[in-house]
Amino acid sequence: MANSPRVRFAPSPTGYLHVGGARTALFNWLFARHERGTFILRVEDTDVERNKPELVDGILAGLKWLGLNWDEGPYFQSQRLPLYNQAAESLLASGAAYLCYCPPERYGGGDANEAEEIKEAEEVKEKPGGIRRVMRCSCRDGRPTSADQKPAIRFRILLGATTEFEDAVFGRREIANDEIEDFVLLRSAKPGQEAGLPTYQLGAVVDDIEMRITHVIRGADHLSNTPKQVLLYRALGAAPPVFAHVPLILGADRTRLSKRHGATSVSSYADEGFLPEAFRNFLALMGWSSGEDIEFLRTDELIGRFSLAGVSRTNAVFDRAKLEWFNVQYLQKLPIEELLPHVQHELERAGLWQAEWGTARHEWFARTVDLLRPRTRLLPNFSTWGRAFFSDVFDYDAQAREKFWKDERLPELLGKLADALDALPDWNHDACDHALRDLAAAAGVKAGLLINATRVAIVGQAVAPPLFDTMLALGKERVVGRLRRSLPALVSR
RNA sequence: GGCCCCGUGGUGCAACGGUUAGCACAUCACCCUUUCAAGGUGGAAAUACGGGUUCGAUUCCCGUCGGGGCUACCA
Repeated sequence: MANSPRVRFAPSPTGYLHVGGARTALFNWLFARHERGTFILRVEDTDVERNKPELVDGILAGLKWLGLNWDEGPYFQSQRLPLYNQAAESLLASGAAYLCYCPPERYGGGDANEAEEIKEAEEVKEKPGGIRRVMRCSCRDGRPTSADQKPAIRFRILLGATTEFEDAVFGRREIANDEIEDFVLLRSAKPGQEAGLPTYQLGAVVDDIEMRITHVIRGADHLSNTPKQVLLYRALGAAPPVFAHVPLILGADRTRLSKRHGATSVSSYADEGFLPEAFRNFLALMGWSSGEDIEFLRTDELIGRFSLAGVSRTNAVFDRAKLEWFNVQYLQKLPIEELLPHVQHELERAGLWQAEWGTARHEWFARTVDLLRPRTRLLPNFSTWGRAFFSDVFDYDAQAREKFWKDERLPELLGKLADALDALPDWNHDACDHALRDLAAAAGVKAGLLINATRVAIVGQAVAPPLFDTMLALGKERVVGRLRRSLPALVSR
């Protein structure tokens, strides 16, 4: 186990779990499961101002719904502060870092745009033909201007050198140190604070070292940060892990996915009634491919095939239509017993669930779900248009009435059909079939007229499984009763 | 603006110097059919552009264009 890979997913509670984060988590999880390694969850909550602790539960719930179980954690960086302080101290001691007394406002006080303006206004370094940037703190190893001023700790970038690292997806990377700013490690302490809080760079690297992370699999938006972290690893006397940056997921307009693009949170897809495994399958294929033509891959198959070598370098556009296709496939192809718990959950949610369907009438329940599922796209379909299969309380769909209850002979015909069905000695598919067709023939109407009208009468919908299968699922009593009950409504139109 | 990354049909991927450029979603047509799906068959649809290198470029190099990322005491 000494060489067993250790990976982590490190969300920060500044928002909900979105599809991009979920995909990153999935890749880490697939990698860990494939390699029989360890998947660690770490919450990066060092930005007290933007943090929303209540979001943590939502993120964990999203991961659980997706089935991405973690082996260690969740760890919270906010509870590991001494670690980062110690690391900062040791970097200070070794000269790899220095105290910076520049007032934070000088850099814009946390706002990128404002910072940009200040950089343009206040010359610190001018690039050839470029704009002015604050690359180094002008007070390197400076002194406080007043007694109570607290310093930030910055990393000292060695100019003139080149930093390189190997990325499992993007290959060899090299960057001139002159392009890297003296980034902050520890923020300056606020009044009343003993020490400052770590920034992302410090927190991530210290924890990745301490947690013995072997592979850092994360979004490509971190590619540009990686040289800083490589430098940090070395300054802390640790060997950098393998980095694997995965391409980003974009909206249909090819810009970064945001609320503007509609549903982007994992929980919204859970709420809509997607199956977690379908979602996993879909997500796995965004930025990764097994190289084969088949796309319907159950989770154990994904685990068996996953490798970093299959990860793409191109950003991908989120395509909801394809997600739905996967969901339909899973609704259709899953062994029925695997689907049942999801349908049960949906019926419970809709207040339609009856305990006996899990016990004495389990077989009926399984058969009925099996009958309905070819026509479902999302779980709620079972309780919306499939409602009449699970409840005697349902409405006649307006469009269905409009379309199939036009003929004025219908009240009489359906009344007769009810009688004929009621008189049937045996209740089976063919008996119902014959009863209906005989009646149609005797009345001189097409069987389709009765079939369509009856469907509306017994399930309230124009869309339903084949009629005689539906009759069997409902049972004689319900079918005859519903037929007779529909007569007034039929007449009234 | 600077630095970096990416660029195969509308979308997700395959082809990692030699294929009639493959698969899937979406789309169109047809088949199946009592509704609606699912399913089946077939069609339309791509190597961003311009230069090289090579016997031969989707593939390698350069430029242009397009998109993305980073450029915070955010992560």
